[in-house]
Amino acid sequence: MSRLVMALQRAKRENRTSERILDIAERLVQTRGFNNFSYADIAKELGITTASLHYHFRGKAELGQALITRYAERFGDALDRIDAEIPDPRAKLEAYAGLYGGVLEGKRMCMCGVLAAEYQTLPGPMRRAVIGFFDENQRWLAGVLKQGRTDKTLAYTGSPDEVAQSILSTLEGAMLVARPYGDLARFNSTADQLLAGLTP
Amino acid sequence: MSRLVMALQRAKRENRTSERILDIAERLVQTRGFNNFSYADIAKELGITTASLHYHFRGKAELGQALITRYAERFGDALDRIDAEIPDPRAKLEAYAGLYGGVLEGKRMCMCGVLAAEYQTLPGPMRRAVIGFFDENQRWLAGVLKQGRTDKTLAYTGSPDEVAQSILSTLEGAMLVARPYGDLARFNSTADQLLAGLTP
DNA sequence: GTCTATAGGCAGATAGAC
DNA sequence: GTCTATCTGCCTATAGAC
Repeated sequence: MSRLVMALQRAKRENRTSERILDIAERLVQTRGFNNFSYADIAKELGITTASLHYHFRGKAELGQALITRYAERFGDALDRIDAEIPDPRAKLEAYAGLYGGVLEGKRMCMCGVLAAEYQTLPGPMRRAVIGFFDENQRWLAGVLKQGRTDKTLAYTGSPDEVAQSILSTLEGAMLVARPYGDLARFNSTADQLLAGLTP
Repeated sequence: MSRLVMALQRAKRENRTSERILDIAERLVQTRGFNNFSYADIAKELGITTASLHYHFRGKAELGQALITRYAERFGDALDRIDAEIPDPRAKLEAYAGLYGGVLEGKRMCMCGVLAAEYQTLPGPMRRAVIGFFDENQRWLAGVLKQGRTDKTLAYTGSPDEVAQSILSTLEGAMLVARPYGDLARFNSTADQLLAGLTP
């Protein structure tokens, strides 16, 4: 076996472990918050030691950054798929709300929503990544809203940016409040009312 | 000085310290989250030791309960004042949103909104208190919405309870998202749109 | 990549003196 | 009511062997 193949396999193996770490940490952040889980929690679930975790991520701050980066990438991919598959602006917004509803199952909520609640305790790079996630969401929503106003499939007063901020805030809040009740219907009700308010 | 007077003074002095502890802890919860501050933080700011804090509150869980109880009482008092001073349903909702906006200054957000984000890490009594706060808010909002529908000053589709849930969720989310941006205008914009959607 | 061993710090909490 | 002293446990992180 060539040196190259072995190097690739090693990279793949390492990558798989890194991804598993991120998977576990992601769930822990979304259910408990960034400051309310430890390397020990991840290590135990993964069956390795905390020392090994430091090989993959120098420290918890770096892990946190990687978490948001991957989360934002995946979310961006999901938005790209919506753009590719759904032409109608209203249906796009329904699909967008559906993304959030899906997260709420498993007692999770939006990772960046959780991080926003403990924003003041986060290291600088994580703060900027959270803001970046919100900005990207609002940019996408504003685009959909502009399209809807142009083709008259959506109606709203005020600027697309303001309404985009409002949609994001409402869905984040709906997740935040619905989760303690363990009630997905509560989230869906608020999402439905939000979309109904955009009917021409 | 009589024994009774001395006892009252002692109670008052203790009460004052307890209240100061609650004041500091309240600010810390609202800015950092319940799990992201310590007895040492409070003790340092108050100029006493952590051991003394345990005299006033047996443990952090009891402190947390007391925090929510006092917060909910004060919020209930504010709602009573709105009821007493403002007859118009729409103006009541504006005042209600104003309560939230006021909290956002000082980089705080609604205490129970923060606690909802770390809900799964809270002891049982605190969880129930958070739910109780939300329920009380929704009950009050539903009452205002019913009144508004009756006297035709507010218009909405769906049940008052559903719309009440939606209003609460939207305002909580607006605080959550606006705070990282340090932008009160962002909150006000969403609140304004929310109320505009209830115009007959 | 993963381990053992360990450092150094901070957490919540308690006993007992004053 | 507040203190000193102390405990136990958990946390992040590192050094160095395999």
